[in-house]
Amino acid sequence: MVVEGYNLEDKVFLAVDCIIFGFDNDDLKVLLIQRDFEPEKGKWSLMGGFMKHHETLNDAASRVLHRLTGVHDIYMEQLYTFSEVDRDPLARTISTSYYAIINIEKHNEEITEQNNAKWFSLSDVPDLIFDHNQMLDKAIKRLRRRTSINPIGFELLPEKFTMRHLQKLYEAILDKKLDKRNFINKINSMDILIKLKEKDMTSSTKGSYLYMFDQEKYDAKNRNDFYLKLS
Amino acid sequence: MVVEGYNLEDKVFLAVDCIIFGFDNDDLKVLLIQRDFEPEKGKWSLMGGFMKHHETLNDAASRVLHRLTGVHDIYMEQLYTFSEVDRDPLARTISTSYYAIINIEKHNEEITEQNNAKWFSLSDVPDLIFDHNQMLDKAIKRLRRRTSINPIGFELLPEKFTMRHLQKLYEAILDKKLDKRNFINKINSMDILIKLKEKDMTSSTKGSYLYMFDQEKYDAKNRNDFYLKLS
DNA sequence: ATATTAAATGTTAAGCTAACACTTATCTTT
DNA sequence: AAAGATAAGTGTTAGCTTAACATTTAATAT
Repeated sequence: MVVEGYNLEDKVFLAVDCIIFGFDNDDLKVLLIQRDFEPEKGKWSLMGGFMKHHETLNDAASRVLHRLTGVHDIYMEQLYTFSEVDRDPLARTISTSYYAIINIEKHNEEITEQNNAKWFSLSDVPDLIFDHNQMLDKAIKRLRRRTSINPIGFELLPEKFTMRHLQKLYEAILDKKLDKRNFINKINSMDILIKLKEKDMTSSTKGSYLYMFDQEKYDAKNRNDFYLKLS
Repeated sequence: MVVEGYNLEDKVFLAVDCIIFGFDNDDLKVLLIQRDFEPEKGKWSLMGGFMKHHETLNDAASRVLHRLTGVHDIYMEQLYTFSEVDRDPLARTISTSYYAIINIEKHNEEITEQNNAKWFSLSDVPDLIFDHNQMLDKAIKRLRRRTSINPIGFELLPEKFTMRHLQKLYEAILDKKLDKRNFINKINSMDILIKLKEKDMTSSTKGSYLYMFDQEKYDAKNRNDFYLKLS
């Protein structure tokens, strides 16, 4: 058998594109940039960048995420690699999509403004360049599945949150209403939250208790094939 | 903001590596090749190949699958893209892994022999080159999840099969024993099989009924968020 | 006719899911 | 200070799903 050659003509550019999710206590949002460069200048797109020769794809995605949000150590996950021959009109470019979720309060607004970036509710997302709408669709589906299994949803919330916040978040992710009592029962039965003495007084006169995610308890359970299933 | 350049020094080779699953009525197997070329000559590896400039990754994976098995239209799915900087010692090569499942009876044995290919039970898989063991691990996990949701397992079986075959297959995929009565009840409740008048007489004096997968019924159900859940 | 082998078949307890409504605490208004 | 408004907090139950479990049946071989 003939050895497959490393043919220079088959070399390609490899890029990453990041679907960045945030939550504003009401809606699940995605951070998009308006391009001020060609190709497709003026159109909205995901934030992306080329993988450099000394980087892995994960490195490149982390760099891109940091550049747009100012935040390090963002939760992210590789999604899928898109390779249609004509997806980028300027040069053969293959792109690996990543999705990330961040606490919307933590990102640096100056930086996002400098990048012409804006948060869009999922229902308001415009036509994006290339295959970016497809990437976003895949990301939403993956996020739904992932948050049904792992409590990564907490990454989207501030450190302290109310049950109402948490429920709203899951409703936004799953795009459906949940029953309040069933939701709370389910969450409580998981025993991965710490109930604080403190109350949040902003949403009602009565006030509602604040909770924190208990990483230690979660880790302990997770070791034994624990599943957070919300549906 | 400065336009990101298309820097030639960042171009890379892009490869695909295929995890090919088969089932021999007893064990779940994976098809590996023994390399007769450098690097890592003599070691076992997944079947792979470079993506050519006119191809998509899917095209490349299909081509590689066909070259090794002689079969067209194999069920396959993209898994993950591996990009460690030193994963290939000869040149910077990024590899996207695909897993495929085929009916083991259909593959062309001459072709696999010419390629020094051999079926390995999952428990006997040797050390593979590069990050191929990692790829295989991911593939097994994905296969388990996928077959719990979709009936792709049927791709691994001949057209006509017995309940026993089907159960053995799922036991091999999930790597655990299932209760016969519960399994049959579950499968029957899905109502996606056609029970034939014919019997398979090879495994017992009594003979056991043969079944076929009913694609139409499955498609009809699948439109309404139908899930095949075997656990 | 007896033994052997694998196929075929149903029931039940326990756990989980999903549907459902009233009371409580506090502030605001009259 | 009484009444109203607003969101928080709280349990029960019927229906469904899961998982555990053993005997009978059909055909051939001895």
